[in-house]
Amino acid sequence: MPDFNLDEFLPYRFSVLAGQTSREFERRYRDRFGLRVAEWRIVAHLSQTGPVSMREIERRVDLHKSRVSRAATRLETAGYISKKVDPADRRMVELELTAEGESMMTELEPLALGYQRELLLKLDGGEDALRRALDALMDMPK
Amino acid sequence: MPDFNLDEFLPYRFSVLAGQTSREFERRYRDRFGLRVAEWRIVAHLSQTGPVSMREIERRVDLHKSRVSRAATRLETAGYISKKVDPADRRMVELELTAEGESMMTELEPLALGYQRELLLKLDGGEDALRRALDALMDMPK
DNA sequence: CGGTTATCGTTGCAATTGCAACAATGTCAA
DNA sequence: TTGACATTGTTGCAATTGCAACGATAACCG
Repeated sequence: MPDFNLDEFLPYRFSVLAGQTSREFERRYRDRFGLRVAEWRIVAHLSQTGPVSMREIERRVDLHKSRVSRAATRLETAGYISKKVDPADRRMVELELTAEGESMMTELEPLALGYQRELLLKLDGGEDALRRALDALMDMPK
Repeated sequence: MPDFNLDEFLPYRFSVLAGQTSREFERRYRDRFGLRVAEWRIVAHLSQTGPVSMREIERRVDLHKSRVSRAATRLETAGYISKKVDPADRRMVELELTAEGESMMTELEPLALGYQRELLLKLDGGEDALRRALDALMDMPK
């Protein structure tokens, strides 16, 4: 039987790496914009897709709906997004970046790109292989 | 400027993947053994290294020390590990698997290996490339 | 239609978490 | 040695979290 080795166990490695990179990146925007991970994911997602329901975000971004709901409320209070009931299906709430939210994202993007660049540097060419591996493993919703 | 794309942003991808895989694996041992992620990591680590201080675990396993402390207390209560003060440095507490803990690990290992095998199957050959990428990115303590 | 069932987002609640303060112990330089 | 400083693990506390229940709405189906 192939022996078990924690240091090679993928769920463990992913957790450690996710913790390390998320904390490090969060450190770079948290104080400046008062965001935490959930909020960051929501605005980042919104800046890509445009207006979208909370349900859609929950599915794509791997956050429990209660967490999305509360993060969205905070973002609305802070003025970065607006919430409005979808007239076509009044159970749904559409989130949309405000102008202020857009402008924050233009400040946030270079931070993200910069950190991504640092990581790719460490990867030193293994980027495509990593992307393929992540694509293969990740349950892509939709 | 290369545009930002959330779906390619590594901290985000790692978080999603870590969440998915950790939850899925946790689902397989949680009910059976009453463990959660922190406890799993501790016993898995102990089964590899033998007796080791909480501090050492905290470093290697990416858990805050308060979380390690409480998880260790639960594991001790459940009878899976023992805690004893290191005589050489009485600030430190050495954790060690009990016989019961060892025997749980022999049940846990096949679960872990099985899940790992499922993941490698999805990877379909990209295993070594992924390992290299993870090695390059991960801050390996010591 | 009418009634049952499903979905979306919110919220109360209990459990979990991280932070910071702490006690106990160890280290080191003067 | 002593006194200042560092390290380890625990714990109180406030904040965050996920769960489950809920109200509102929509979809389905006889």
